[in-house]
Amino acid sequence: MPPRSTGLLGALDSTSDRAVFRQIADQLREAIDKGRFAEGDKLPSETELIDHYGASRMTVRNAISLLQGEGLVVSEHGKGVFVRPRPPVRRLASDRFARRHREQGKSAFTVEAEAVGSRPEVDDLVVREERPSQDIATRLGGARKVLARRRRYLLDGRPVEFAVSYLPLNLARNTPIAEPNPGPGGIYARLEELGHRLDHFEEEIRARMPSPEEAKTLRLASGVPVIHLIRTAYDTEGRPVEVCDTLMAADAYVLAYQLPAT
Amino acid sequence: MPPRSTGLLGALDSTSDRAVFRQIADQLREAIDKGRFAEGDKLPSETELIDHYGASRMTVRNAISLLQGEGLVVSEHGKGVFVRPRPPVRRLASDRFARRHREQGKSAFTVEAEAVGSRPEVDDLVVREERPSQDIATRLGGARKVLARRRRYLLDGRPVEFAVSYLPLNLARNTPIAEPNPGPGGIYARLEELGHRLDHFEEEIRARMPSPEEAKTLRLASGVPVIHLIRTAYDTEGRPVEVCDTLMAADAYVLAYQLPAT
DNA sequence: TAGTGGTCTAGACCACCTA
DNA sequence: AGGTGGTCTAGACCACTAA
Repeated sequence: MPPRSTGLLGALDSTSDRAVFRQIADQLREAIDKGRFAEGDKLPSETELIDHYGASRMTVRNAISLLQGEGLVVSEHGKGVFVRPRPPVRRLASDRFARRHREQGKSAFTVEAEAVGSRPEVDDLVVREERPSQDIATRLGGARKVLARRRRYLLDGRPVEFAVSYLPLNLARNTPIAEPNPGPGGIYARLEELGHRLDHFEEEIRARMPSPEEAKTLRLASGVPVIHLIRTAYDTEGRPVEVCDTLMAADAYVLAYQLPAT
Repeated sequence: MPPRSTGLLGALDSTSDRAVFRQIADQLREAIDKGRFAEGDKLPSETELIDHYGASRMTVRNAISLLQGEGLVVSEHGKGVFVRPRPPVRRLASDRFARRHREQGKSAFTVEAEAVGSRPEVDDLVVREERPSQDIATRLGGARKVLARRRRYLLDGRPVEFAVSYLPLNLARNTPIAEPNPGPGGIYARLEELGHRLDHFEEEIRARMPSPEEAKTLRLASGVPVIHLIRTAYDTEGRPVEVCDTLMAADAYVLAYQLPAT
């Protein structure tokens, strides 16, 4: 008879005081780490694991749930549990806001995606006037009303980033910035045309687990954190002219920065 | 009779097709978000939730496990389930490697911790020669052997960061860099004294869930991701002189960077 | 239709903490 | 000793997917 997929797994150590579901998770994790199950492979079904280990269904499910929390596997109802495929990663370079990149026609996201052969999309574009949260208001130097631009970025149909840009209303109202499509080079190009020459950006980075709502927006598998990035753009007079609040699927990004030694 | 802690919770919607354990989790989450349970507060016990909702124990535990995965609560055996306290956050500023900060006596970590009234500790200091991984070797320009400095940083007894520095062996051997305590200003100060004037650093940032081993080293609650930071230091001749591979408890850090607009 | 994971019940025994 | 969460069993019915 052909080897079943549980042939790749060992036996439990009944003398160990490590919980059975942890031992099962350990064995599956090791098999994944060593490549005996590759990315996208199906793990043995719950029934097979129950037979192999002689454990109850809840114990087996507990083990799998542990691996889900670690981001190692994803389950698909009616199909099985699979080793989580690693999506292509988008690298944000430290010079990504250099002026020369704005002087092309397309947006940075589009250019970059096409360079690596991915299909870029932007949806959920909502532009409207709002009263900012306390935090955003402070970052914008005390703005009372702001223009908020919300959008979601997708690569090959997969959402990877959700971003909201806030600009002081007195600066953005009745300009191309308030249009759904602000034109070539994006809002930073428009800001400069309006006389707000950009000097530098400050970024703050945090990582955490998503709320259920955020997980839904980014279609995140369980066990995938988000990177929360808040960027403030300053003009040459030191005034903040934009705050961008961004939530990124952590498994889709690497952020790169350069730091001076002086 | 006095209000029990479940008095803060509503009833289930039996007409909803949302799973019972999700509804229970939703109610607890909302109560936490709205501050009806504050940081560090104890949630109703499993028994109380079972009585309140008329659900079975597994259903209630399933709900709590959902909240654990979101990083909202932590359970303590024999005590209860608590709203996860937010630890003080360590902010890494964009000028943290400026030369002027090295010219003091103490390490950056120590100075910074004492400034915010925390007690800094460094343990697990292991310094030894190693053969680098392919990735580290590449980053160091093809080094065959390296000096590896491992250490764990703690604030008020809580581990927050685990870091390994790699330096080309031919550069670090028989220097203070190979000592457990490299002296005031740390290894960057020593590198400069040895004639390797530092020019800039490059950092790469990722976020993900920790492996069980990493979670143990950093004593992470479930639902807390890690920030994985890889820094390469370059001297004025453009040569990489150090790679530092760092794992940080994501709930203990905010990283700040400055980006040029030009 | 058969196999998969998703939800739920009703119990049991254990380990840990506080008192 | 009593309350808390941790582990485990043995079932049940359901929803989704594929052949």
